[in-house]
Amino acid sequence: MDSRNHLYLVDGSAYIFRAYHRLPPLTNPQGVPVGAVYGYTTMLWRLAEDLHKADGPTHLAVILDKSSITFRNALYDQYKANRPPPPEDLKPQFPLIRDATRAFSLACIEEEGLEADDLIASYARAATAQGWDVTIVSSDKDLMQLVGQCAQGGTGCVDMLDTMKNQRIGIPEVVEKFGVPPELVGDVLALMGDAVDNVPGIRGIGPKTATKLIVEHGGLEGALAAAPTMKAGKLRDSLIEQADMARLSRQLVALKEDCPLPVPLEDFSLGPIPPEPLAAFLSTHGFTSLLRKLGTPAPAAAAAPAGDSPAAGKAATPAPAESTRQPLPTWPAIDRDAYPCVQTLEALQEWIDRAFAARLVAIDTETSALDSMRADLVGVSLAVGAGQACYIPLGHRGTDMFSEVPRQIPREAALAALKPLLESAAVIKVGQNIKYDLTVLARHGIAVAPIDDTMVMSFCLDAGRSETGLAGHGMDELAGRHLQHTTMLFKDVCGSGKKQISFAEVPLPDATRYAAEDADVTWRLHQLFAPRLADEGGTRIYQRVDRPLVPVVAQMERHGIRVDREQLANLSTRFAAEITRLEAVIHEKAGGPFTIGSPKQLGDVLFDKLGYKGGKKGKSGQYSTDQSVLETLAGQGAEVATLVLEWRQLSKLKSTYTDALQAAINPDTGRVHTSYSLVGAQTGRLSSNDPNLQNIPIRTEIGREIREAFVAEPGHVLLSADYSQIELRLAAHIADVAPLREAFEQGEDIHARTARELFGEVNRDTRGRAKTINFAILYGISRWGLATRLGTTADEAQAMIDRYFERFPGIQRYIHETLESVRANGFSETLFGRKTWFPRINSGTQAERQGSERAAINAPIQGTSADIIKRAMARMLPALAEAGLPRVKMLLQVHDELVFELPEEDVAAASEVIRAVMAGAAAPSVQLTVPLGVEIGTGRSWGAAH
DNA sequence: GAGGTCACG
DNA sequence: GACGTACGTGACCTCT
Repeated sequence: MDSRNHLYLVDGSAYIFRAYHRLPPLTNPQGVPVGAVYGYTTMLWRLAEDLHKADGPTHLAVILDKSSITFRNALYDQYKANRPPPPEDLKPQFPLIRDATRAFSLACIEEEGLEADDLIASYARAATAQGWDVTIVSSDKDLMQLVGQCAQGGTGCVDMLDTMKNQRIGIPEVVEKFGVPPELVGDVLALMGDAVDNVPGIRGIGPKTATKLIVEHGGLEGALAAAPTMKAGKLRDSLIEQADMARLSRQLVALKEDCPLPVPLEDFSLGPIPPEPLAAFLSTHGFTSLLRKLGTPAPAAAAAPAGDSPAAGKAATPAPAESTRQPLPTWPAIDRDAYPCVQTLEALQEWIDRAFAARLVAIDTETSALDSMRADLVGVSLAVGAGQACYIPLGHRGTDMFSEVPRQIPREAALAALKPLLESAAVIKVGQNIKYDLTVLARHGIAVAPIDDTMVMSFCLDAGRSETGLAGHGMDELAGRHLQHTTMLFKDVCGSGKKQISFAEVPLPDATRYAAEDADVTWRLHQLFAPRLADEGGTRIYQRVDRPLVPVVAQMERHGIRVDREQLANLSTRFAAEITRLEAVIHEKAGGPFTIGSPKQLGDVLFDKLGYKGGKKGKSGQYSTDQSVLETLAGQGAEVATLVLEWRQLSKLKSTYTDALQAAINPDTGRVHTSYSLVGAQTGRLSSNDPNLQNIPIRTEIGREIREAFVAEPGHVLLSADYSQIELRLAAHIADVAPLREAFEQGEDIHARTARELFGEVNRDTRGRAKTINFAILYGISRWGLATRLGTTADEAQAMIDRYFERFPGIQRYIHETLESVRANGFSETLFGRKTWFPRINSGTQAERQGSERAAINAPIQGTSADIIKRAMARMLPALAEAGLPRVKMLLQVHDELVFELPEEDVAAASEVIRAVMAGAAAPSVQLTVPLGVEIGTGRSWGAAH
């Protein structure tokens, strides 16, 4: 049995800098960046795996830098003075390195006033003196001085291990790098200096010359002494003039080998690594692959319905969200009356300190209105644990005109105190729809980061799962579903309708109960959702796509877009006159006045009073009068139908656009600020509201004029960049349809290509029909639906579908496999792992079931497209900044289009960046087999940019 | 609040 | 033979 001890000394600080730059910016389920920590953890794992091997470690310690000020600064005040501060998203990872080390039950050594290098040198010397072998896990060139070194009287040997290159560094490798043996490395370093550590060396001498001099003269002192005899020149002069700098440098690079050892060597002895603390750590940070390796039974990837083949006719409802995990943690029940109202700066500071200590705080802002761009801040609530919540009133008025303003911390003072917490990279701020709070606080100069959002987390876990509402991710609903708690409703404190009061008028005790409860609930929901995301495969989409998008979308909303009020007002006037004229004519033709806007009255007039044929009554017993019905009537010569269609178009444009948009202009900014919902569409798309800027007219000439009113600031232009045919491209990729893929690669007209495949010839008619069929495929096809659209019979439509499947066989396979998978698992998935649930996919009601099937076929395609543009949006601002284009503002997203506002002179450069980011947005996560085409246009108005 | 209609991708 | 007439949204209007 080999009894020789082998000590591994891990240079932890140096490692994480390297890991940070080499690994992608991962974040853990709490949103803390952990890319470097992950790299560090896998390295420790690999070292631990060598434990049982003959030449593996018997002892191991991780050595960290503690402070930046060391004895070397006393020698040379410029030492390491040039070093830039670590990146913001690396800072919060430093303390986690200790957590990781402790999780492996390994020793972690750091000492004030010493660099890790000195501790490593001292431990190495002490170990070799006792005959131990030492491996230094690092690739730091300063440490190469120690290689091979045996302490006097000792017999142990030192080598190094570069875990990233998986390379052992012994004496030969050092000689190869420096041209000298390890004991002369210090001399070479002293001559050449080190830009990173700001070791001066001798100006003009680099590694080559330094090595040459040291080899020729046997060492630094030899080289300096020989300088006067060298041939005259710059090198000779430098050596003579800067000899003192070289000697100083020699001292700086020398490693201190006699530091007192804070922990005796024997304490580094390795035993089996206890799995529990390690498992807890891996789970906290979502390192699921390592967790699996640990042998912990991995939780089910997703909650599948019990049994594979549900009884026919009986709805197989996938297990509800709350039953997929362990029972609720043992939290105290929510007690509204226990929350403190914070009214002094001292009390506030205590809460801020607690939040810093907890490193995660739930936050909620209370305001005077729903529009985050107009609302005034009324108060802030915080939660640092279950039941550990408070409310900080900031803008409350008296409850009526006779009462006093309640005691509050002055708003600016409170915000100044909160700002460091809200902006600290080391503390996660959790909110329920935190985009709202981000905007409100940004208007007070606070840039809240990093963040987590329980609403978005819920969406990534349970989109489509709610049987009831469409949204299903509101706080009140989540509290009921996951915490079995009925929250206090807004209308409970503010009332509703005419009697509704502003939150600023709510008495403090009520406001505290309501607001602090929201923060408490948010904190608890976060605790439930974070591990679920890791367990159920939601981490990827949440961390990589949706969470990074939150601040980006918040900023787009804050930018808003300029609209020309006068232009809209002119359109409104024009439309009004035309509507009035049409109204008179329609009433005349109808033989009397009626409300044209009432479908009921219109139906009665058309089909009963005027006696037109073809009226169909729906289940409400009312005639349908929609566009297609009116068009049919118009085709049969009913002039009144044509007039009503015109009237409808103008009414729509006026009320929904030209009137409403004028009212939507924010008086402070003079711009229109939409609000995007991050959980609005089950497929993962954004939706836009108040006002909806995703449905501004474009398809008709008259509607298009409204787009002209969206304009750029003087000296600027609007730039519109849209993905061309992205959903068809994705269908071609996902279903692996070779002819379609090929057509996209060749840049062909895709509908024309489809026409050629289906009909053998391409003309206006066949291309149009092919286009209809292509869309039908994306939407989940039915022969009746297609027949209606094509104006043909169901049989002919079916023949066309058969032909399509025959020419593009991948499509049929995609549909089949998608449906099988959704029936079995309850959800569909995008290429980036976004799930959409279909609780009615196995419904006994045919209409319900077929509806779910069509949606399920469409969801992976529409959803993947949404993922891609979201990734492009998250990358866009950094990419523009890096390209020196900080003035380019991203304003709007319309599903496959992004709208920017930028100075005219930036157009050419910005176009290239925008195109590159959008076209490359799937990579590297997904390698598409079709190119993503991006079309760009610019102009003074949105209309002109198309 | 529901239903009908229509604006967009 | 009935089912119901393509996927995903949000806003406005009328009527109950």
